[in-house]
Amino acid sequence: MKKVTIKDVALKTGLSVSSISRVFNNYGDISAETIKKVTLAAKELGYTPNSAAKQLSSKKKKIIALILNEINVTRGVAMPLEILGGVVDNLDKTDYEFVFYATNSKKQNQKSLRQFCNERDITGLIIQGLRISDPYYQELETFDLPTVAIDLDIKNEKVGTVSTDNTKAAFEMTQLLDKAGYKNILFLNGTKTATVAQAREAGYREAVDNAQVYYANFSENEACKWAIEYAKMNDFNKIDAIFAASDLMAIGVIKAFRILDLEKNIAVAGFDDITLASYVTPSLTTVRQDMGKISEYAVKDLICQIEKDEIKHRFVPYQIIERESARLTTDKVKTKFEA
Amino acid sequence: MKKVTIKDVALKTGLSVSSISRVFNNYGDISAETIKKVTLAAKELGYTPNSAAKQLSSKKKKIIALILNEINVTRGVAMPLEILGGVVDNLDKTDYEFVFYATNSKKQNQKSLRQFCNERDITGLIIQGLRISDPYYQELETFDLPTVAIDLDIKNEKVGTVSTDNTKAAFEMTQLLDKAGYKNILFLNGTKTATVAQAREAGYREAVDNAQVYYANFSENEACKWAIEYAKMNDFNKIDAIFAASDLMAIGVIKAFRILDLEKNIAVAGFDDITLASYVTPSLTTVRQDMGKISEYAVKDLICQIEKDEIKHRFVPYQIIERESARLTTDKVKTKFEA
DNA sequence: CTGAAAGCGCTTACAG
DNA sequence: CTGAAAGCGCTTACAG
Repeated sequence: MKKVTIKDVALKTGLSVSSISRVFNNYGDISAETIKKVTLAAKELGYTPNSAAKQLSSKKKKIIALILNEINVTRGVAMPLEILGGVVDNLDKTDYEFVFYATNSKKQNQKSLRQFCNERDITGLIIQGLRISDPYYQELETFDLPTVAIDLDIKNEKVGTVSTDNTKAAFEMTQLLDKAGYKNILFLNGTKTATVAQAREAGYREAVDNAQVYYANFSENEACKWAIEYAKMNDFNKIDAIFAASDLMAIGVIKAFRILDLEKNIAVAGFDDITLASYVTPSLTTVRQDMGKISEYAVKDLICQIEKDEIKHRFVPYQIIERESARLTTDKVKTKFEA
Repeated sequence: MKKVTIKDVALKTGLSVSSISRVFNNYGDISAETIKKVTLAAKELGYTPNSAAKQLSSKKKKIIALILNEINVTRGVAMPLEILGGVVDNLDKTDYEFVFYATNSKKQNQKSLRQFCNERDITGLIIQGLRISDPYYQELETFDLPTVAIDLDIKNEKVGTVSTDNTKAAFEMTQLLDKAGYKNILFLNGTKTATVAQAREAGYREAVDNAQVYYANFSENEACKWAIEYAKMNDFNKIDAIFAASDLMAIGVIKAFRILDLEKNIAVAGFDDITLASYVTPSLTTVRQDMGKISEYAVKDLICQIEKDEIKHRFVPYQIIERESARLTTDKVKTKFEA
């Protein structure tokens, strides 16, 4: 099958290339008859405008890139997929083209954000999964293309942000645990270089007097090991609850507690509400992030930024979900809390 | 920041545009000195070749598209993400460009595969998630661009395929259940329109004398409902084991069994080994698909098809994993469902 | 080893 | 309402 171009349609209809282009771009100033003729001919020939040519010749490009960092690190965490699906769905409703780009620290060192955008004629971008230590994170601080960063706290007025209010959510969860009677709450954080980790820790610290914070790299395995090590050096009986900065780490802690036979004594809460959270035993009390809304606003805010130059910093509602691993009310009556 | 083009590099170096192009494409026939000059100037200017222009002007294009169908239907199933990550990683090692495209039945009706490939100058494509009822499935039967289909059985000599040997795996699992003493095995399938469902059912049927097959649309919920309904009309005591065509359905059945208080009586096996499989209680006996290898071969075979015109139909090794939900040997003393 | 020029498939002022 | 022509940023024969 040979490639069919705008010329073929022009030839077939006896019109000029310009006219064909005009009907395909809905330029208004065309007779109904030519529209019909062109549409028909294009259909018969199976013509589709070539996007590379379009990009190259057009002044006003409309291409939005979604950049996801470290997409395949953790089995069981489908968050990148939810964002991908959400962004695609929301972009489908607009006339922007979609470009996906998966990166990692190695690729970041080889090609800068600016280079990528230049190479692909990117109009604006949505970016997620960056850690503070990533080259792209630094680059974003002086970046000047419309950008919305998910779960990131960029000190650049030109970069919009969308995320859960991690600090508030963590604060609230800590308070609820406290109110439920868990007085001595330990916080198991991920890494110091993740924006969300810092925000969650801040919320926890606000809510307690004597903060106890440890790190387990957002890893189930490391969380499990941490708990076992901790048990050797300290008395877990002094701890009433462990609030982990991610569900995966919460699951790791529960696994350790099963080994240590501490399961019934200490409450555990997580963060994210990944799919696993509701399937494990005990099911996880956690903070649910609304990835659907996050993707939706990422797209909306980015387009708003591109078209109206308005930059937004948005928090998307979260939900605190009480399950078996930690009680959130004194009176054992299960209630859902919304924010 | 203004866009820097090949012209700027030419100007800065005093060379012609052609020469710049040559060093960027490693054309050999260039003096070491110009290479150095160009490389330096490009770096200083922050030049990156524009890929749209490159595509448009170049004869030999190298763009591989990954098309994923219905990416965001089932929460908890990260398979599309694993494929995406795998394909990206493997493509990164080559000099092919990567294009991602998420589709669904609605979009398939709006834009044909051929149109998409024409629009984007696609050299070859990897496609996954299609059901037999999908427009693209039909289109693939007469498609003539290099293509590798994952988990699909296309009756087109020009389309390569990569998948688990679903029939053999299902056959083997059924046999292992039988050998372990589960004589009366029921098969709970997904949909009749999924290639993998047909293959798995075939394997099951080969292994049993009196096939009993039901469908639950690959849905956890429907599987749960099915089991409850089945219990009303039939005697579950006659069934020794249920082999579900997906882990999610297996989990649904187990949920129903918990409600029906049948948990200890009937073994359950799944297929896929999704993350949940090892976390639920009882953990799931299942067939593990090697998505890493599947993605790897999809890329390899596609490139082989593009460059050497060799079409492959490949089965990737699977692994049968025994966990708590079903015993797979008679001798091993292991009670069902022990923690 | 290097340059001038045509061309890839479109869009978009500019005329008419 | 329509066409001729320049141009987007590259690549690639063709000369030299």
